[in-house]
Amino acid sequence: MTDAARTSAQSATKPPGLRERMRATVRKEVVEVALRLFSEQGFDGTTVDQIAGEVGLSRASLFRYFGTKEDMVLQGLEETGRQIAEAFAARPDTERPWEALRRAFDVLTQANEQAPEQALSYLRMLQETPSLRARHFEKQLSWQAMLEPEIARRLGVSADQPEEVGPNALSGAALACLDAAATGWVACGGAVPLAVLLDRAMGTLTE
Amino acid sequence: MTDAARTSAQSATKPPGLRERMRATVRKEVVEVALRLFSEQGFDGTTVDQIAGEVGLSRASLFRYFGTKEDMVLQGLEETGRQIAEAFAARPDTERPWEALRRAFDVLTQANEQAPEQALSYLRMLQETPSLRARHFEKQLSWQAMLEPEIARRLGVSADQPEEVGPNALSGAALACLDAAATGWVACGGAVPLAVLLDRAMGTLTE
DNA sequence: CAGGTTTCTGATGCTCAGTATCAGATTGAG
DNA sequence: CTCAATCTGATACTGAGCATCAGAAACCTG
Repeated sequence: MTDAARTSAQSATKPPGLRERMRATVRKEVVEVALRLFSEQGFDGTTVDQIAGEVGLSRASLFRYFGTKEDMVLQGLEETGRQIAEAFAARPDTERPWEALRRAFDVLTQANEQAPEQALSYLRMLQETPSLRARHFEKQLSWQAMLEPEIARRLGVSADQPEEVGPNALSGAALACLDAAATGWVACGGAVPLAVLLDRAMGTLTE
Repeated sequence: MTDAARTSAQSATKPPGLRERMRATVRKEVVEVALRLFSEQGFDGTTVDQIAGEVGLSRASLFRYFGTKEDMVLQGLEETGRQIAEAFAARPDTERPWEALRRAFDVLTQANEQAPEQALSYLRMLQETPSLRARHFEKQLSWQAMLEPEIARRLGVSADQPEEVGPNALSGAALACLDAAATGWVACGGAVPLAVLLDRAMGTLTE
């Protein structure tokens, strides 16, 4: 089993950084296996040993790829956060911050509407598993940190000044709206498009 | 040690519901001990056994009072949430929801400005300890649940309808502002009053 | 391509949070 | 006083996460 996984991973690599390539491949496979097992048995009903065994890795090694069990599912959000921050910074300066944030979130709405079933079950798991929900909020904090510099710039205030709470408040509020939209989207089984719910959520704050 | 704690707790009770009175007393003492130990050694640096030993309880019994280690510090927030929801519902209907929420939060600002040092160190611990921060967000979710019915009423929409994201968005955004204010308050060491920071934070959203 | 260095791996053992079980003690009600 | 319900400590278990170690693989360099 270990050998099988090893060989299949090796066969897929050839030219540039070898070590790094392996790592990326293994990471991806771990995420796949983890997502499958979690959807089959639930997050808490799946042990790290199970994932490690199925991937063909030892438990200890697995923890060298992902610091926590939750990270196996949530680490992708780090990249998503970067994409949102990038899209946000790319919006024209003529837009008000709130509007620009709304548009930046289309990175998410478009991705989710592209594979709704998958996105729905993923979000459902995120909302129904306490430990995942908790870590998810942590990730959102890192999203805030990524958004705040640009918000501060648009607001004309200096970032990293304690009493300037504007950027923090704005990013937090926007993400709260995003969460509200996502929650509603899951609750209605995707019947109403996520983008519409997000419009309503963020619209409520500026009505 | 066990006897000492037991007797001191018993001596303070006499007439009505005895069993329940004991329970409340023990709970309070656990919170006191936990807060002290956490501030001395940090949250992660303190084991549940330590707390149990100091209070004069077995580990198993301690977990019958508090389901998790975090709850020993955070369960008080449940009561705080109720007070905020109550204050919110008591605001006149003439106020816009956002304004009423701001006023309801004065329950917190006043309590915190009354014992700033204590509040500061408590918030600091909450923000610096990952596991506590995570659970803290969970508590905020329960705050949202407490606020949403009244928000829905003021907004004239029916609660518990999936596609009505307004109340969820509004409560989440308000709490995000509260968090932003609290973060800023801690960051500047309480130099700027919490109420002022909260005004700025929530004002940014309606400017 | 042969050397040494760095990095990764599996194995092992540990800490600690949280759960389950059980027998004995305490409380409260009839 | 007695019986039922509750609370307790003791014990043992699961599972996540950390630390350590020796061996193997991949990288650099001459």
